[in-house]
Amino acid sequence: MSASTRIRAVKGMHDVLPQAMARWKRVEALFRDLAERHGYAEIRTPLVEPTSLFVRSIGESTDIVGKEMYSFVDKGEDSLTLRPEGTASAVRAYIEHEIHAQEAVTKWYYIGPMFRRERPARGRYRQFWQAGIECFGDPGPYSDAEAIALLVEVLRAIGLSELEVVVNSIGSRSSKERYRQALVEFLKPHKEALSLESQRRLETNPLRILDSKDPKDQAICKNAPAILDFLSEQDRAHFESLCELLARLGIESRVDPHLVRGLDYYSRTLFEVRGKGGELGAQNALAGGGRYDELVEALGGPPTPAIGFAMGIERILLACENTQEGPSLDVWVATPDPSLLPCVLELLTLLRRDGIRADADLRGTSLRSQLRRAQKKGVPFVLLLGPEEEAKSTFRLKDMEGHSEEEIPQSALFFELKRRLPKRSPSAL
RNA sequence: GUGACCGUAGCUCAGCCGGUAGAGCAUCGGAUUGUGGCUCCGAGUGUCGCGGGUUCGAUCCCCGUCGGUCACCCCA
Repeated sequence: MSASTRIRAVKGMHDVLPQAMARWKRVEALFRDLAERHGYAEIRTPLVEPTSLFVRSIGESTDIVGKEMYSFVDKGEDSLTLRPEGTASAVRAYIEHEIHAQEAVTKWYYIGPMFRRERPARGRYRQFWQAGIECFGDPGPYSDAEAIALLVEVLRAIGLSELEVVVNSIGSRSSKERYRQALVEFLKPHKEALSLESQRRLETNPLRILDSKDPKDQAICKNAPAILDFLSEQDRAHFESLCELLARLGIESRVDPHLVRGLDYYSRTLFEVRGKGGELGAQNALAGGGRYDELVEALGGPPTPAIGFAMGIERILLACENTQEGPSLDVWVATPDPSLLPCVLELLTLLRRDGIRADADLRGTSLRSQLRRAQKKGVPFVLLLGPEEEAKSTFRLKDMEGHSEEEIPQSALFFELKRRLPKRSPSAL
């Protein structure tokens, strides 16, 4: 088939091939394990939600809602959208199932794909995976610190070193509103000097001007009023104790008053983790999150404080050095005589039934080729079954690393194998 | 979405001033009729991303398009 007619993956979407899955599973398993150790339980929500859910939560004026959503009309009825992030769905589920009536504090985690129609680049895909947590019902600041601590624990366990943890507070709604007005007042006289994009944002989303990368904008913003000066007494106390808690937990962090995240629902605590290592390009935000104390109520639930974060799995994999993977098989079975393939297949079945990861080349190829395959797959042991062994009811057990082999009676097979194979447990990844 | 660069075998890439393609790695087979890592021998695949234009002739030049990458934007 010619390349032009061949069907390919959609732009910005990619396959994770089996050879990469070991690394993915390791990250997922570490996240799961640590989240559960912190009292979080997994939730799975649909990939498709009513469009209005995202418009009402993420915000009409945000880039995500304004230009990045995969939305479609379902058979002439409702407008549906492929989820661009996880929090909105979790909040919807929290409200829909009246979880607040069942427990005071709810801690959920999720892993799954998200969809945003952006221009693809390294570390930025149109379908990408996020692992995240949401904690409902605890106003903080201890739960803020706990969430950030979990995030840092996960990244550390994955093996990421050079991390930068950035925190900020944008206050609760009234503080945020007072600051927004002050910022607009300050920026208005400079309007002509701002970048075009920021001039537009002055109307739609002035806080976003703060983290503009345009040098002109940055120069102006340097003298802008700081949001931390506009926090209410309670907001400031909340943020200060969060900073103290982080220090106490040994989490190095930097306060960046210009950290403003692109979703409208945030209030008070905001944080982001950036990476430096590996093959990470310009997309160095590995994880981000914050508090969204007003969102549950805004979507029709009872007033419920909440905090959460999400981390991008592809970016984390880019950021960490390639780790060495262990073999994916324990034993390879080989035979010089294709007429013994029925015995080989039977042996495989027994081995597998006993929990041993075993495979063989069942095509009847040369012994040499069978051993080459075993070698290439990094299998530590080969069981050789030929006419001679068959006649004596033995196997040749070949140690591929030690270059040694010995003859063992068939009756001692499992004992000998178990003795040699390293202990494996599902979580020991 | 804007600007720029790139696109040759499964992978990494070479290919001069336009004359329709090569290397290394990988794969498979053999040297060793029942033994893997080294060595040696052999085998194969490309509509040179796709479409159009210029030309006697295009992998090479031009236009478009698709994909990737970088910066902006934004974010995980």
